[in-house]
Amino acid sequence: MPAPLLTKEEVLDRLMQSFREKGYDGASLAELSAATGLGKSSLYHHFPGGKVDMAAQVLDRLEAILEAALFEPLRSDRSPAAKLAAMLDAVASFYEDGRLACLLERLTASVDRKNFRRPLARAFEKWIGAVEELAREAGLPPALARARAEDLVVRVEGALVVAAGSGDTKVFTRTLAALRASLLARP
Amino acid sequence: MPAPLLTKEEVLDRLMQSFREKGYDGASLAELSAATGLGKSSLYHHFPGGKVDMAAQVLDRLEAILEAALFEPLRSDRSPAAKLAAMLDAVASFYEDGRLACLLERLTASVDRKNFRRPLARAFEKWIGAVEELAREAGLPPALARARAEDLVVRVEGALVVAAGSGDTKVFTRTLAALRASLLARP
DNA sequence: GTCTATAATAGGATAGAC
DNA sequence: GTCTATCCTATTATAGAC
Repeated sequence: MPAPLLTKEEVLDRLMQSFREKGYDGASLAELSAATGLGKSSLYHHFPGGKVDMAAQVLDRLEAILEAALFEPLRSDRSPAAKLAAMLDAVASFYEDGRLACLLERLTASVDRKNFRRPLARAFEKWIGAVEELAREAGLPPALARARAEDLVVRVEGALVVAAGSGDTKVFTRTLAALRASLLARP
Repeated sequence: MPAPLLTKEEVLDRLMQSFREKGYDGASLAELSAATGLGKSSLYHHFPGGKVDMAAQVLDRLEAILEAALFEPLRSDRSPAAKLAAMLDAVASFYEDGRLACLLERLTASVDRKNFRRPLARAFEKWIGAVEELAREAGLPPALARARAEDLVVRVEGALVVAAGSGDTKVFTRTLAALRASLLARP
């Protein structure tokens, strides 16, 4: 096979999908093998550290995706309101309107969580920091910008939990709509 | 051995603690056995359906705890603001100021989640409904009362996720403080 | 790089004595 | 009701051929 069927990034995307659907603890090697089309031994070839290694590399990949889908739009020269709308559209798409769980949450809740501590903390901080920057740009006082940004991430994560637990994804949609209207509002 | 053994409720409380700390998937029978001091066979005597049965009964127990700790204070004759404060104090205590995860979230994310679908949906609805009732009592229009109640639960769940993921429980404390100040505010 | 085969262990669950 | 012992399967991980 001169050309592999899947690129490394495609493999990582499928692993991410599996972790988000089944959870880190719930995604067995058999599941991950089926999801990628790679045998277990092939997985160990790419990820010598096993499941922890897979999740760690998937987490790296997520940072790149966040960078492109969420933060990059924030660096355009459009208005803060337009940038917020673009970011929330990207969020809605990434979480499939509340149907798909958050990888950060899945790894945070896993039995191997200690292995992901620092990258997880960094990912949350990057996300909050990017929104904070946007809120400052919109003219909010620094302390308020930080509080609003933190609140946005809190509400997105919470909406995913409540949507999954209640079986009603509209909670997620309503939460994003509320954030769209309130994040940059003057005090 | 005939020393005072644990009551059924004490057993359920220890199982709940384990599920909240390790997650449903992460809590093995060995772990649950150690946490309760009961051998595996004893656990199966009390919970013939195994782990799913344990979680289901723990969920029933949680409903009773929520009833006593959260909803009962809402039925007193104090002011809405005082009742809100009492409920949020109970929430802070139950989640140990953000250090302990939510059982509902742990079960929602589990591989056996389909077994808990209805009780989970009912628990979320009970919680949201109780807060909604409080908000109505405080004079908020029905639609706003519902939205604020849903938002409270969303933010509590989200704050637990972000606190655990970022390693900073102050996110949880700040979120509760914000809810205390804003839930019943007039539009 | 991928496969088949297999090891080694942990997990959930049960039998039967007391 | 609880224990010891055991069973069966799934799971993680590795060896070695191609």
